[in-house]
Amino acid sequence: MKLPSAYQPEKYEGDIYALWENSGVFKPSNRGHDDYYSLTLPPPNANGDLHMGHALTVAIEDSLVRYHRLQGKAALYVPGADHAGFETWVVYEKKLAQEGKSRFDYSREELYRQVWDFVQKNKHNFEAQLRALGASVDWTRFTFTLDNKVIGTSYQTFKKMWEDGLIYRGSRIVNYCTFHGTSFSDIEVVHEEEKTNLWHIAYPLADGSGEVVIATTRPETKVGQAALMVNPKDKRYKHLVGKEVQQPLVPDKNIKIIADEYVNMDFGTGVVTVTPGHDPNDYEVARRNNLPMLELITTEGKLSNNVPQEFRGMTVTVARQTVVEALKKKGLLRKVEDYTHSVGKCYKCGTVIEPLLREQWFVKMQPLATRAIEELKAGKIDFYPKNKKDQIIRYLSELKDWNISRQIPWGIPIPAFQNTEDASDWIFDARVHEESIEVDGKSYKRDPDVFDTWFSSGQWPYVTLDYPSGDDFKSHYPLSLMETGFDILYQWVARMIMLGLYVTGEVPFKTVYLHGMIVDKSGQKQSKSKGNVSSPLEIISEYGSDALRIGILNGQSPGNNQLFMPSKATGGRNFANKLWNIARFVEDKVGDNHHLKSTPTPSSRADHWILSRLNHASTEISKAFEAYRISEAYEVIYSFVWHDLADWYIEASKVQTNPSMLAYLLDSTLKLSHPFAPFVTETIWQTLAWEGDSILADQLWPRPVQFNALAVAEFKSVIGVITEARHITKALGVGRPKLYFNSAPLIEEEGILITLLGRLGGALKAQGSERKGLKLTNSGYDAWLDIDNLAAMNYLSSLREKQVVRQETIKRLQARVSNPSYASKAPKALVEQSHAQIEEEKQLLTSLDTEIKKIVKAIEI
RNA sequence: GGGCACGUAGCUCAGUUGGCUAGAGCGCCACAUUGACGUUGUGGAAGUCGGGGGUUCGAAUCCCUCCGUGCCCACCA
Repeated sequence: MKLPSAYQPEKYEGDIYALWENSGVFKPSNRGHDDYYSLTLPPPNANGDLHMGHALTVAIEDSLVRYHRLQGKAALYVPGADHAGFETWVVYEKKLAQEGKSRFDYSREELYRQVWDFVQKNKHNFEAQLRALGASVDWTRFTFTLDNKVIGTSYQTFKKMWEDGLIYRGSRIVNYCTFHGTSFSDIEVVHEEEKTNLWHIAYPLADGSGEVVIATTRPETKVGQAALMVNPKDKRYKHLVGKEVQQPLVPDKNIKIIADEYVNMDFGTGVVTVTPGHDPNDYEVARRNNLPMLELITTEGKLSNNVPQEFRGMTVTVARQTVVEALKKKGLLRKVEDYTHSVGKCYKCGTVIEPLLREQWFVKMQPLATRAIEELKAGKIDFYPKNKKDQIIRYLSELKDWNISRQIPWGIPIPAFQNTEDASDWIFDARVHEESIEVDGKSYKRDPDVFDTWFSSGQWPYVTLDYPSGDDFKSHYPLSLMETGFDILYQWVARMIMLGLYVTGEVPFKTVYLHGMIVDKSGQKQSKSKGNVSSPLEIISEYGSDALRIGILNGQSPGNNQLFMPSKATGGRNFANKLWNIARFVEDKVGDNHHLKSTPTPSSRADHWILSRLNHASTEISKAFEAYRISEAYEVIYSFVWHDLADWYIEASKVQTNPSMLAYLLDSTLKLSHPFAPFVTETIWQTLAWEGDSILADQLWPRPVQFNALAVAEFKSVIGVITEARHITKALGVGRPKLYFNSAPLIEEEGILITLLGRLGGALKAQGSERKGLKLTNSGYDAWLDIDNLAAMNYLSSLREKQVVRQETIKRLQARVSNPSYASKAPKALVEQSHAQIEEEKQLLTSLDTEIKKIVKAIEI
């Protein structure tokens, strides 16, 4: 089969992926290895397109899974898609708005169905993109986060938690986005520094004996306070505790001054208002002191009916100005200071988060977190980079209870029903498709909320493996690896660990690998709004899928952000092309020997040498993969393919061809390269006559082969001679000098090779004893290049530079060796090595000195 | 306020428990080349390893400190 001179990825990639998928090679099967290797793709948003972050994820994960598959392990890579509750809902609600509709125009069921259809329509995009990236996932195991098995397991877990007393329903201050109309967990709130004011407001004492001044950033909430409070230790206010003050803007409603440790005496005036309905700390204070919980701000972000008539219905921003004005008018505004503090905002729309008192479902985190910390400290999970383990432990040890209720229609309905007669009576029931149910003659109404997405995706590792009785769960759990971005370490990884331990009793995965973010030239994260995104598909269509994967893996290290620009893919494209042309050369040489068995049958020195390089590459790649140093693994294969195989062995093959060796080397090289460049390697494999109908993706990693160490050493010498000859001819700018030698059988035997690769006029045995030209001073042979004295003179300076370097090296080494502390403290082997090196350097220096003298003498004549 | 990471050639990055003259790719310069590949080959130039101090026979690597960059957590009204 004749191959075109350049690899054209677009011509083959589609067919190659179809071949893999149809042949079932991505299904796990043990081939000569008892172990398994398993991981799940972090499910991308079913509704969206894949971005460079996904390409990075796939490049890392797929290279690993392909490597382990080639090891013969039962490799399982589970694909999936995320319904991405809130994320998708935001997109859909925008779409509704564009159509002039809103969520209030439809029932919850209707909305759910609409979004479902919407997602189903878009889902094919990312599936096609995942194939384009070459992800070796088993599509028959595809899991969607709204599949019945996911919902079922989520419900079981919720029920178990309910029964174990880990779930409670309570009124708590939650983070509420008034734009999106839902609450968030703490982690979904972003904090931003904002410049505002600190308003000092006077509260007149009820008995007319003076006033108390408080400082606040939120004057709009000063229209309905529960109390004022001071620190019990604060001498300034001790006499006021228990007294009452008038609320400045609320007529006839006096409030008490209480004492609570929570107050910081050094901040502001040392007096604070208590606003239990809108501040988590105040809420706790109010509970301790039996104060009323007043709702001042509604879920729409407007002042409620619990405030004086004139402020009702105002937005927070308007109310703030109005209240300040009113206070000013009343002469109660004492001072306005500039103040900068951070404000919680919705991570999606930037609306300021209102802390509101809401009834929600909470998970008690402390027992779950404690267990997770224990297992982490016991070293049950390896982290790359390893400092992320400490980070996650720190997070877990400060974790607060988790609000899992979301007030949106898109997600897994919470399987809880409330007694219509008794608001405190909640029951678990999975009949969520019913709006109300009857149990024991009592009527119950369904909770309209859905789970936080992370509640279900936190169970991903075992849900996808069909916990508890599925075969995959028995054979592939815990997962070998969880690979994802470090930005969801807390949201996702931490929750998977806690839930995995809680539900299955085991850690859900043995290793966590966290990649950084793809950033642009200025270090900015790629995002649509910044317009700095590269699309994986565009890169693939221009350079090829392998090129994208290599471009993104090269220079990748866990935990660090990385820059990507399209030009990075050129390196990968060139590598693929190099493999392609190596294959063309090999197939040309092997020619019609279709019966050829590709076994290593080394005969020449080059044959033995390349086998030693191949063994070395294979071992080093394995080591790097086992240590999750993927970029390093790529560097090893790159340098083997390019510099050992192509630059030396293939060149040497032009002098002496060994077809069975070439076939064997091509086979092995394709296997070693496959994890990085799956498409081009498989494309080539499919053209190999001697491999029949087999598929590269499920071959086995090459085994170490025998070679002759002496032959290897000799070939290294040949390389040395060739390299030195190149240096000299290059430095002198001379054409193709002849190489003469005396009693150097190696040079004699490899004369043709040396002549060709060293670009020489020939390698000839010297006649008689006369030597002329330049001696090879590096190689240690009695051999010299036939170069006339005039040209040699030009070379003198470069030789003298070498002389100086060599002298300095010797001096430095001698200084080291003669240092008594070095001799006594450094490892013996190292000291011996230094001595040996001095000897070696001295010999080479002598040879160099002689050569210089000779040239000088020749010139003088 | 607390924590983490990073700073190595013009650019992107390696550099494992301290150990030989600090590496790679890209870019740059020069040269070569008629059959695997110009997506090529050969050779070369290029680094105060962010600054300073310390430990050590020996530091890019360990410690201290300062500077710069990025991120995370918490948030006192």
